[in-house]
Amino acid sequence: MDTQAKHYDPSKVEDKWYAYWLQHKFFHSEPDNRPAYTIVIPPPNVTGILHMGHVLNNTLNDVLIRKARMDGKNACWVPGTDHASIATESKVVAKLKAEGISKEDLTREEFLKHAWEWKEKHGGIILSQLRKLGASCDWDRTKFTMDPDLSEAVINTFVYFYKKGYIYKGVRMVNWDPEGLTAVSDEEVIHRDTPSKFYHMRYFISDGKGNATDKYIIVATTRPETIMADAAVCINPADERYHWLKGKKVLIPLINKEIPIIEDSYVEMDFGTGCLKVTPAHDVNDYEIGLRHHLPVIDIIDDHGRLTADAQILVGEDRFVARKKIAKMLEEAGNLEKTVDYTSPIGYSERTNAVIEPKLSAQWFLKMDALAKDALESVESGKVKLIPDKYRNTYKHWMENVRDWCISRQLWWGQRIPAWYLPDGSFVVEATPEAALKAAQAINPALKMEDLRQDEDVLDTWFSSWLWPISVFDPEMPGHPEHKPNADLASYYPTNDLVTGPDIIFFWVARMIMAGNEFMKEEPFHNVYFTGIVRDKLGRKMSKTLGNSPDPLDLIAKYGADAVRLGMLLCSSAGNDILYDEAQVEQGRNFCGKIWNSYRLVSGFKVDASLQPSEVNKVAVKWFQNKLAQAVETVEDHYAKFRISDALMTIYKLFWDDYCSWYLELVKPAFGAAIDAETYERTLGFFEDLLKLIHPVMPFITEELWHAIRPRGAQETIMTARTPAVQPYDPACIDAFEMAKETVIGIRATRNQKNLPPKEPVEIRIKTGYPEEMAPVVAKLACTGDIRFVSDFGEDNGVSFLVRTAEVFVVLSGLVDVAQELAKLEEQLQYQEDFLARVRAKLANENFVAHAPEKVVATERKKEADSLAKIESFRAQIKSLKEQQ
RNA sequence: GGGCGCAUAGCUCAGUCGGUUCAGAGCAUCUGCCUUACAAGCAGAGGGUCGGCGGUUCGAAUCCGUCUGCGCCCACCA
Repeated sequence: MDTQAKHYDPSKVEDKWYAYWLQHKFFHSEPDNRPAYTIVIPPPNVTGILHMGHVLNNTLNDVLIRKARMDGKNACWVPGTDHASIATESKVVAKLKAEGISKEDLTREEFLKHAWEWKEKHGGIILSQLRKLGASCDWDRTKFTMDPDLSEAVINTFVYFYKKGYIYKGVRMVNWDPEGLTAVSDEEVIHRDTPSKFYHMRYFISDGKGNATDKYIIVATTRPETIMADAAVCINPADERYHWLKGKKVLIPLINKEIPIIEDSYVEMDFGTGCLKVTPAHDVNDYEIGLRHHLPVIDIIDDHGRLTADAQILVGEDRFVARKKIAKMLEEAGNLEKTVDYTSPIGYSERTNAVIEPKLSAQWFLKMDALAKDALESVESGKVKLIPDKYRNTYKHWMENVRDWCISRQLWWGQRIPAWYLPDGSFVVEATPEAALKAAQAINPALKMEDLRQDEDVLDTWFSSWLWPISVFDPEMPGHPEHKPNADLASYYPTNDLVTGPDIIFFWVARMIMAGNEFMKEEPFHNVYFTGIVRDKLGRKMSKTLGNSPDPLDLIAKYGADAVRLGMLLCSSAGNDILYDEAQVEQGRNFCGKIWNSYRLVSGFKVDASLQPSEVNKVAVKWFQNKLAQAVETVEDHYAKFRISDALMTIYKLFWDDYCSWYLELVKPAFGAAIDAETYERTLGFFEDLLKLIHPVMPFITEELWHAIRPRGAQETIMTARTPAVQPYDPACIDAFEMAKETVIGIRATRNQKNLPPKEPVEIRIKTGYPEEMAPVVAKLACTGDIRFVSDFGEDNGVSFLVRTAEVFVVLSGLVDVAQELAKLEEQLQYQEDFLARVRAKLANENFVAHAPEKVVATERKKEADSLAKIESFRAQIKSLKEQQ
């Protein structure tokens, strides 16, 4: 863009450089002899669109991958999308419904055709959005969890675990989603405290012939619509209140069905009425009790959550409608004692938000014990580091209490379970129909293909995602009998870092570790960096209904991707929620403006090759070189500890404060004057180093200016320029400059207080203990006249201040308000005397001197000495001022 | 119900081994400046009983206990 423009315009820069990077395949990686640095993207839903959470996650990923690339690593960031079975399928169902097509009217093949069309149309939008953000993914490696080869990996994995004896089919209580019409795993159920009612119902005692006596017991439930499925009423055998009930039978209200009284210690005597209605078909615990007492299972709720004919009454009604109606019926029948408001935890489907119905059904499960044990060890041993490590506890707890994974889903969008049923009801598990037929014929040679019926269910999406760090490199998967070595896998596995949200620590992170251990005998990554949830500035979750979630693409259009990236990172520390505020993106934009303008200044310098560097330039260059080295060291340390926002802030301040406010102001030639060639060259070099430090965070503006500041070849990019190396530096030099800064600030503050124009030269006298080589710095930046190092300030009017222990005196031609100066000095003296008293008290404490490390004691003695010097200085000043009065 | 974590300036957060003049940063605020890179800027300034209480220690923002207020995860008391 036009280098004279006062304001940086990202829209003229960002697309241009992204196209350049793509054109030259700078993001592409092939195995070579450099050490690899690998990240696999947490695959977003294929039909998803970019939200602020993606922006945070992918910015962090991109910072890490760009940093690694500039560190000389063979950086490979594999992008891709997830088929998200239930979410995508429900979107497709909704879309078809809007077109008047019902899923039930379609065959599996017809439905999948619609689904794939939808995927082709909407899939991958999010990946193109990531390009706008600057994500340096290796797009040539883009994968989709339902790509044919990745699906094959999933099927092979199923067969592998089945043959290993880890996968079994069983009838179990599962979490049924009546809207998604599928079972979901325990992890996909969200429990929320939900207000409901506790219905206290009268169950009359039967006379033994199915007639009600006038005696009754009270049973409390939150689900009166399930009473028709009751198989018993249960009491605690130790509950003396109900001993008279033993051996009796009661009648279910409304339908007058006789059910037995049973005893089980599961029942809590002090909860509810102490009488529990046992409904084996519709409650997990009741099912267990039913098993123990051989109770019949009466299923009265269908897949859609409606009452079935077995309910006898309210047939076809939705469970919640039925609940209201039955309450009324109970009341009218005289069976309702009372209703009490009650809040209880209710399970909801993560995807559809439907209330989960515990339902007995045949599902496929993966045994987790052995896998979880190894995966726990991976984290406990530190082979996988969780950042922040507070998640270790959460992880451990889950791994130690894990239950078998329900991996079947009653959906069509996904990998179909490779189990084939024989006419006799038995089944074989094989990767292909051909293999299945062969296996079936081994049982019964007469069988033909058309005799086999494949299982209707598909696999849980996470059953494909957990292979992601392996399958993106080698879909054939180690563990497969004919597996051949694969160069990509050998080179890129294990990946290095994983950046993801803590909400999928069990869904995804833990299971990837399991798959890695199982198939690779090695964990899939070394570090897992957990981001927080992006919230609005009021701390609310971002949601469509609240309308508090900005569209990242709008933000990028308004402020530029660099600004958005910096804005996100500014407020992100690992594991903490992000309170997003557009002001942070503005700060990012402002930083772009600062960088841009500093470039305009530097590029506009007139250079005179005949000039020798001035003293001030020499000091400035020497100082900034040290300062830069120190900052590089700090930044590297922050990155190594995944303190990304700290690294960023270090760089931000290095550029804005140290380079712009101090360094450039020092070497900036006077109006119309030129800069010497040597200093100019160093200034450009520093600028380049700074651009390189900033690049991982703000890739676009840094590429633009890196090209602008020096001539570059047609193939060159800052992307592969080397990060400034860690160099030794001289802390004494930095410290001396700090004193100069304090002096300059002191003089400027004095001007402010005394209403002196900023550029009117003032004379400065400084007493001993000062780095005299800094005089030119002070002179230039504080616009002083003569600076003299003296032992006595003499008789001039003026005011003084302390820099450490060195007294700096500003000569003022006008009148000084002696009383005001005295008051100021008295106050400082008082503070210093108090301070000294505290230090001395400490030093007088024998315990302190005896116990504290020598270094700490020495520091206290230094404090004492410094304080004494200051006190002496204040006293002398006060004395001198009093003499003037 | 069980477990984990958090509480520091108006806001968002650092504070690494208990010890450096340690009480910090960024943003916001206030004051003065349209100074020839940048007003999306420059220069300067103010602002905190480190949630409360108790303990350990020569020494506590930091360790322990407890209380209060938040947050997260797990969970089958109907």
